[in-house]
Amino acid sequence: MDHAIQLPCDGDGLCMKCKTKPPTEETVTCCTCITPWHVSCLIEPPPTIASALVWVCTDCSGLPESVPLGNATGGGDLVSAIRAIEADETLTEREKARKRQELVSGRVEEEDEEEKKKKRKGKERTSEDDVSALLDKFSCSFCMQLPERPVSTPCGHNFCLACFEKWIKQGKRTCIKCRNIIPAKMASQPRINSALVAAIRMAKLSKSTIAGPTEVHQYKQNEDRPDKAYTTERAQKAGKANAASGKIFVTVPPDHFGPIPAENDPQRHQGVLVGECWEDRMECRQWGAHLPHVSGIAGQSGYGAQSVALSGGYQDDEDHGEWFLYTGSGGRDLSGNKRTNKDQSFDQKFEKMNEALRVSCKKGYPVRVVRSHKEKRSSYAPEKGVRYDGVYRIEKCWRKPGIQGFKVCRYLFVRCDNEPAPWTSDEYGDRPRPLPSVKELKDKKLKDITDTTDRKESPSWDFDEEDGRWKWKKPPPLSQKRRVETGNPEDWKRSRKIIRQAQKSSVRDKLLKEFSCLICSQVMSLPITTPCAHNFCKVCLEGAFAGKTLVRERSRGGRSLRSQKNIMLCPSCPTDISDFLQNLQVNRELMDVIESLKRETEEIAEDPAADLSEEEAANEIEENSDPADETEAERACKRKKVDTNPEGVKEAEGAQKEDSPSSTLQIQTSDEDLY
DNA sequence: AGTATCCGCATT
DNA sequence: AATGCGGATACT
Repeated sequence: MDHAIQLPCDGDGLCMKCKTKPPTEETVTCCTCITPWHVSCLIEPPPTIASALVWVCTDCSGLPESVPLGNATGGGDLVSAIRAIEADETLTEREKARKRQELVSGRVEEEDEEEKKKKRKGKERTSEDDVSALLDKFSCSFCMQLPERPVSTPCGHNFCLACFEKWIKQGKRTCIKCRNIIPAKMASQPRINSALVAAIRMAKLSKSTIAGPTEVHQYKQNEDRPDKAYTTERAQKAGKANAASGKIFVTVPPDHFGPIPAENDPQRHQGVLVGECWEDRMECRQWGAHLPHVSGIAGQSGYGAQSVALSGGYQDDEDHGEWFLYTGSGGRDLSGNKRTNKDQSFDQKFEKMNEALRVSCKKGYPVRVVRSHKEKRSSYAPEKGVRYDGVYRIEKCWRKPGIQGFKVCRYLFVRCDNEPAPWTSDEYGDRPRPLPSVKELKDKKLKDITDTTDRKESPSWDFDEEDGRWKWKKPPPLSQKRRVETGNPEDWKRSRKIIRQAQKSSVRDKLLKEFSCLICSQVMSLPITTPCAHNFCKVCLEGAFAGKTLVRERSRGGRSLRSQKNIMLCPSCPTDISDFLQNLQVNRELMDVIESLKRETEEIAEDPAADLSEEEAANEIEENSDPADETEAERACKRKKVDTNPEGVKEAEGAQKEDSPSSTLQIQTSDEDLY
């Protein structure tokens, strides 16, 4: 069984079978696909040097049996088989494309499996399937990951820019997927397909949605509250100063650590983004970045602190943007009816909120940071309102006498967010940085520093070198807040379902928006990606050049001159695409995505649970409750394993686990700002 | 423009 | 019951 598997050399020239790099004299190149193969790893190496020159690899000669073939000489039959498909009038464009793909990739079983899957499931298809199918379809043939900075060949296949460039650099001029010639222009100047960039970004987003059950927290009586902070009758005197909180828009529990992800933002499906601004603390609270509307620290002693606000309330604070020194709370006399008091009259201790911060320090939890315009001494504070600046870790904390003479708790915060800070023009977020030198820890007055706490254990939130991003290295602390039951569990289920639908339809809307034809502005049908990376419907593009021929006959004075090539410019840019127009290839991967998204949108539109007719919705939930979904996800998972080439299982599984392609090198080294 | 005062709300 | 890096207002 195993001996039958034949593998060529990979992009680096390494034989994928023996994993060594064979010398040139030990390689033989397929005369059809120009792929190099390691001679000693071939079951049937070419017997003579002469035969090596016309040798055809197993991929090109060993075509699937279902394909009608003449004699077994390979390349020529491939062409005739493709012609046979093109000539078959019973097939639609889409089926033809699929057949062609099957033919050249030799993945007939896989496609059959997909067909069966469709038949088996029929109307049971769920959006999750579509989204994971999307991820499968999009993977770059070189690195098996979602393409980073995707480029599309005129034959309609999509790859990472870096992978594609590597391939070209090796002198390859054929598409790895279909062996079509890559035009010189595409080879020398590949263009990013921006529609795909958006699609992939959204696909990643959806993937994180399906990756695991999202913790959805419903606030008590939240739905009864208005969208804005409001004043109760009793509190109307001081307006917003005494306002009650409006609706909480995010579904993270109040003791959620770290960034607020898109899954918990049913309204916008984008989560809380770094740099987001709010009018005041009440509005900031509604988006979950920092819940307490007066207190500067959100946390629980013995559990940890989730967020802090920098708003100039303590003169000992010291802000350097990427790091800052924060002062604990307390030490002030708030007796009487005071809420704040600038004057310190006793020492702060590591208790209550100060202790919560110390727990986050010891555990290395990510702490969300908001800066308020009230902080006047910092250059990093916003001019107006309150701004979310991302997550920081507390690397160290201690106590020392504050400016007012009494002891204060001190915390060293260092930024560790995957998004760049609002004040930088950096394209990327933080990298681990050495601890800043803190003056008060270096001074000779070190005796003033007491109760120093460093982190002993490895931090829960840390930088993953492989992934090139910060993530939970240990599971985040389990929420201690009980989910609030809304009385009727069906209500809760239903609202959860509605939230999930809203999330999905927002993904779809955005995707469809990205996929509109540049000519008709409608969602593309039979999408074509030009070599200059613009996307059109096949019909629109053909229509734009209707009646124009590639060459123009010229005649003067009765004698005919040499015919001249007609220049045909891309409808969106001044690139001559006349050669490309002669053989338009639909970007099938793109088409499949559009098709599945359209289908989902229609399903949602027909879904009786989408409109709130109560009984229908309740019934719908009965039929399609969570356990069913999970089973389906498991099935999808199993299918994936079956589909994968046994040799590639290990790699593919590794790739599936990560939520982003580990192609940091491409990201880091490119100068172009494409995202 | 800065600040003292006051009090409602959310959370511990 | 106690605490708290809000916010409008009236005043310097």
